[in-house]
Amino acid sequence: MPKPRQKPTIYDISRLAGASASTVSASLSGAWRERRISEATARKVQEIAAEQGYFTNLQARGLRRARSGLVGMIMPVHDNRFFSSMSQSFEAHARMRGLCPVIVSTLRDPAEERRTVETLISYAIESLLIVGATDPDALEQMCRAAGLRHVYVDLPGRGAPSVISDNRHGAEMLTRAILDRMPAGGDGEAGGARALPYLLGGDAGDYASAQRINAFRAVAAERFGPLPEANVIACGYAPARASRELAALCDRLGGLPAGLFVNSLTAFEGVVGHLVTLPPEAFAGTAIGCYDYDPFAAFLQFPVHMVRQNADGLIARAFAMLDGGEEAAVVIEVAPDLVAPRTIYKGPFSELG
Amino acid sequence: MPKPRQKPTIYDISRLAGASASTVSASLSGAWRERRISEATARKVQEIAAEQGYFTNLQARGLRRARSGLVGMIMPVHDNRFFSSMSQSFEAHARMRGLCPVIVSTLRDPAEERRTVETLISYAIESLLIVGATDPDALEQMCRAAGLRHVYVDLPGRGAPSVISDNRHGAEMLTRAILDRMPAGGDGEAGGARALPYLLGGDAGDYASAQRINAFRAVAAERFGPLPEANVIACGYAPARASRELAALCDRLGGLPAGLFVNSLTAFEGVVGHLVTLPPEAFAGTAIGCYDYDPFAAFLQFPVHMVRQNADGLIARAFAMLDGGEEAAVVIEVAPDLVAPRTIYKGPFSELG
DNA sequence: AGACCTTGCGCAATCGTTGTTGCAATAGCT
DNA sequence: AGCTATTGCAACAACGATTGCGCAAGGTCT
Repeated sequence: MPKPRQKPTIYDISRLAGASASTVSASLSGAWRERRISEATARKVQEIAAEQGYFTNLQARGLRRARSGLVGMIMPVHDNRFFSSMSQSFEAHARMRGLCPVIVSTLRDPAEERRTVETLISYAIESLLIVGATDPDALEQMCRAAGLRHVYVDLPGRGAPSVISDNRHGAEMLTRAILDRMPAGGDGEAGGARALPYLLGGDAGDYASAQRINAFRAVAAERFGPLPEANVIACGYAPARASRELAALCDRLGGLPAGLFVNSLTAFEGVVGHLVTLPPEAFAGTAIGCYDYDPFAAFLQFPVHMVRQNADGLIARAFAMLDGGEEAAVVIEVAPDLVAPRTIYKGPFSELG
Repeated sequence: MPKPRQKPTIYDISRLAGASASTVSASLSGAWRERRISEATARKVQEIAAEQGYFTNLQARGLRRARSGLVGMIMPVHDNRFFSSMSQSFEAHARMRGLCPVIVSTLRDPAEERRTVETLISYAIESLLIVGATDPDALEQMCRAAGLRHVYVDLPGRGAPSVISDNRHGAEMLTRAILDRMPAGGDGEAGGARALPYLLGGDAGDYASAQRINAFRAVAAERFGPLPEANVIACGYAPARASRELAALCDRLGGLPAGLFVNSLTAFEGVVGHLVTLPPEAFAGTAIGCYDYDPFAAFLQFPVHMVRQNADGLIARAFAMLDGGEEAAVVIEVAPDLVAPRTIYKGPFSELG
C-alpha cells in the first residue's frame, strides 16, 4: 500500500469516504452544520482526512473565496529592536484575527518596497501595514489600484491612515532630559560651542527625524536661543558614519559637547564605539540621550536617557484602524516613553539619575 | 468612467486587448517567447495591463502550477538579535531564489509550532526552515506527510538535515576565556565555592543548552575537577528569573562567583539588572561571559566576553541543504565567534582584554 | 501546384475548493 | 392517502491562471 507522494485532496478523501467532494469540503471546513451534513458523516470524513494526512489547500480556498487569509507588513529591516518588536505584536494581532502574518523587510530601498508590495498584493493579502516607508506615495498608488486596505506606521503616508510615534513629544522629553543634565557652564566660558547640545544621526529627509530635529531645536532654543545649523548632524543610520562624525566633531570642539542627542540606536552604536576610545573623564561632562531604546544601552558606563517607542501600541492602533474601516488619511500619534538611565555610573551627575 | 473596484484579471485584459486569455497570460508571465506570441502583441498586452493596474493572482498561479513561490521559516521569537538576524538572512536568500519569505514565530510553544507548520503547509510553501523547534518530532511527521522539504536550524531534528551552531566549541571557547580571566585564587582560600565558575540561564532540556553545559563542565573540570551540580543553574530565559537566581547565588556565596557563564542574552539582561545594584568593586573580581552577542552588551562597565553565533552562516548552509536536495538527517555545525570585550573598564583584569 | 514548415494565436481542460441548486428519501400533518 | 417540510447529500459551476494541442495563414521548397 504505497502512500501517495502527493498531498491528498478532497477528491481523494471523498473516494475513500464514499461521499462527494462538496460533502468532504463542508465536513473539513467546519461548515458541515449549516450545510446539513450529518454529524456522523462529518466525523467519518474528518477521521479519514486525518489518517490520510490531508491539508486544506489554502491557495485553492483563497482563490474560490477571494480572500487569502494573509495579512502583510513591510518594514525597513528585521534586525532592529524596534521593528522586531513590531513583528512580534503584528503576529499576535494577526493571530487573534485568524490571519497568517507575512512580514517582509525592504531595506529602506524604494524599489524593493514597490516590488514587495506588488508581490504581497499578488498573493491577495487582505490588509497591509506599511512601516517606515521611504516612498509612501508610490505604495499608495499600488494599494489604491488593488483596492487594498492599508495603514502607515512609524512614518506617515498620504491617502490612508497613519499611526506614528509622537516624535515631537518624545524628542522634547529627551532634549529636556539632556539639558537638565548638562553642566550649566557660563555662556562666556572657553569653548563656548561645546556648551551647546548637538544632535547626531538620522536622516533629515525622513519625517520622524525632521520632527525630532524640530523639537530638539525648539527646546534647545528656549535655553540657548536658536542653535546654529552645525549643531544638527543628520548623518544617517550607519554606526561607522556616526562614529566618524562624532570624532570629527570632537576634533572641532576640542572635546565632547555638553549635550548629545543621538537620533537612532544604530547611530548610538557608533557613538559608543567612539566614546570607548576616550578616557572616562572625557565624557564625564556630557549629557547623552538616545532616541530609541536598548536594554543594554541603558546600562553603559555613563548615564544615557533613552526614548522607548511603543511598538505594540503602534501596531495595536494600526489594526484598530483596519478593523474600524478607517479610510481617511488621519494621523494617530502614540506617545513614547522616556527611560531614565539605570547605569551604576557614579560620576559628577549621577545624583540626577 | 468608474474604475472597477475589483482587481482586473487576465480576462479583463484580454477583452481590452482583443486577445485571448492564454495570450494575455503568456504575455504577462514572461512566457510569450516560447509560446510564440509576437513581441508587438506581448508589448501591447503589457501596456494595457499596466494601465489597468493588473496584478497576477499568485494564488491562481500557485494552484495551477502546484507551487506557491513561498518559503517558510518558523522560529521562537522575532524580537531577539540572533533570530532577527536570521530573518534578515533568510529573506536575502529567499529573494535570491525568487521566493517570497514567510517568517512566523511560535513563541517556543509546541502547539503553536504545529498549528503554524500546518498553516504553512496549507499555503503550499515549497520549503521550510525550522529554527529552534521545541518539538521537532511532531513537525517532522507533518512535513513528511506533506512531502515538504525542510531543514532544522539551531536545534537539530531527526529525519531531515540540521544546521546548528557548534555549541560545544563555542561554549569551550567562552569557558576558557572566562577561566583565563578568573582570579587564580589559591584553592584553599576562604569562600572556596566562590572560586569556581557558574553557569546561569538556559534550559537544560534543550539541545543547545545541554551541549553548552557539557562543554562548560568539561573545560572547567580540566582546571577544577568535576564541578558540583549546583554550579549549573539552568533557570530558563526570562531576565527576571535570571536576576533572582543570581541574587540568590550571591547570597549563598557571600558575593559573586569568580566566573560566570551566562547562557543567553535574555538571561544576561537579568544578570546586568542585578549587577548594577551592586557596588562596582563587587564584580571587579568576576570574569563574565555570555553566550550570544549584543553590541551594547559588549560595552558594559565590566568586560564581557561574548559568543556571536553566525546567523547568516546557519541560514546559508540551510539553504544549501535545500538546494542540494539533501534529505538525510545529517548535522552540519557552524562555528560561532568569540568576541572579546570592548569595554573601557580599567579594573584589575583590563590588561587581559 | 502540392508538400511541408513556421508563425501567431485561440480553445478547452485543469489545479483544489466552495457556494448554489436540485433531488431523493424520510418525516410530519390533515 | 395525499401533501408539504425537512434532512442529507450529490452535481455543477465558478475562482484566475497555465498549458497541451490544434488550427489557420503565410512562406519555402521541389
